[in-house]
Amino acid sequence: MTEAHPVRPGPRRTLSEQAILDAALALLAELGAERVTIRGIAARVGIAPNAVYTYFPDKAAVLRGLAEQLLGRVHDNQEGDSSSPWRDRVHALARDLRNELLAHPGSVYLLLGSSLDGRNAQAIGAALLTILTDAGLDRDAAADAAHLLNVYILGSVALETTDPATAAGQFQWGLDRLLDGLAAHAGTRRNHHGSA
Amino acid sequence: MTEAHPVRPGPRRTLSEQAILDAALALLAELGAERVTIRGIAARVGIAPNAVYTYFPDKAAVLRGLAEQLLGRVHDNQEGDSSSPWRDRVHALARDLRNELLAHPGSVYLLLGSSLDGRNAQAIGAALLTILTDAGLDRDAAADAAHLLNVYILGSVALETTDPATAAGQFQWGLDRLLDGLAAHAGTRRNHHGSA
DNA sequence: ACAGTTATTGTACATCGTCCAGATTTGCGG
DNA sequence: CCGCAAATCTGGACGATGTACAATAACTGT
Repeated sequence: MTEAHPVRPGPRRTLSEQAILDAALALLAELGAERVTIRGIAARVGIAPNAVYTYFPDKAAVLRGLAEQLLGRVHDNQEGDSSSPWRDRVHALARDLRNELLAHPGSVYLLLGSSLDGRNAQAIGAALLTILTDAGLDRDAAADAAHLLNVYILGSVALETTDPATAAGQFQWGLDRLLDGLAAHAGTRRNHHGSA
Repeated sequence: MTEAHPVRPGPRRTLSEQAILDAALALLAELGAERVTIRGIAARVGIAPNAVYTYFPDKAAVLRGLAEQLLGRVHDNQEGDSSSPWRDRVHALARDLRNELLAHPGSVYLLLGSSLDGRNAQAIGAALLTILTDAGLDRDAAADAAHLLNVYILGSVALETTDPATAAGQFQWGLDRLLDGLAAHAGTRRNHHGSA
C-alpha cells in the first residue's frame, strides 16, 4: 500500500502532507474555518509559509485534502453492520457524518465547496448506494437517492451551523420523512424520472 | 409607506443602501461571489471604499442585505396561486427559489452563511408554512417540514453549484420523494417527534 | 453666525495568498 | 569522487483584502 516513491534528488522533506493536514484540522477545530490559513498552518508545523507550497499547489488543494480527511474518519467508523435493516444503516451513517461535521465548525462549507469526488467521498457514496439497493431501489433511483441524502445531511448541518436553534430532533424527523418517501418509491417501483 | 425620516444634520447622502446592494448584486452576477468586495462595490458606485461603512456596519451586513434582496425577488414572484394543490405550490416555490439561486452563482453560500431571519426569509418561511398546514400537517410538523424543504433546496443548489453534473431532473425527483414522505406523514398524523 | 452632527476622503495597518530569487541539500551519471 | 540537476526551504516582496483613524466639507437647528 506504500507508494512506489519515484526516488527524487533534493533534500529530504522535513514534513509530510499528513502533517500539514493535521495542522489544518487542528486549526479548524480550535479557531474555526476562517482561521485555517496557510500562514497559520506553517507557523504551527514550524516552517515558512511558502514552504507549504512544496506539499500542496495552493490553498484550495489543502482544503480539498482536509475535506477528504474528514470524510475518511466517517468512513472508518462505518464498517461491519451489513446485517441491520437498511433504515438503521442509513441512520447510522447520517449520524456519524453529522457528528463529524458538527465537531469541526465550518467543515461543511469545505465539503460543499470542494466537489465530492475524492476517494473517501466516493467510498461513502458507494456504501450509501449498496444500502439503498438493498432497500429495493434500482440503480438509477439509488444514485438519485444517495444524492438526495447527501444534500439533506450537508444542507442540514450547514443551516444548523449558522442557526443553532435547529436541533437534532429536527434532523431525525426530516430524515425519517425522507426515508418514508424513499421506501414508498421502492414499494411502487415504476417509471423513473417520468411520472407527472 | 415612506419612512418617517428623523431629519438629521450633516451633508446629504450621495447614495442609498439600495444602491450599495444593487452594486453588490451586479458584482455577484458578473464576477462571482469572491469578487463581491467592499472596494469593488465602492468603485462601482463611485465612492471611497470606507464610505460604504456609512451605509452598512461591516461586510457581513452587506452580504446579509444582499441575501435578503435575493429572497425578496423570489417572494415577489410568488403571489396569487392559493387555489392549486399543495404539491404544485411547493413545486412552484422551490422552482423559483432554485432558479434565483442558480442565476447568481455563489448566492447559495450567502444564504447558508447568514441565518435566515430577515424579513423576506421569514415571509417565504410563512408562505411555506401555510402551504404545509393546508397539506394537513399540524403546526409543529409543518415547521419541521418547512425547515426540511429549506435544507433540501439550499443544499441541492449548493451541491449543484460546485458539481454541475447534477441536473434539474435529480432535483425534481428528490423533491418528489420528500413530498411523498410528508404526504404519508400528513395521512397517518400520529405522535410527533416520538415514534422509534 | 455658531455649534453640533454627519458624509466622505486620504491614509494607514494588519492579514491574507502567492510569487521570486537565493541558499542548501540530496541523488545520480560520469 | 565530482560536478550537475533537481528538490526543499527561507527571506522578502507584491497586490488585494477588510477596516480603523483623522481631517475636511456639508448640512441643521439655535
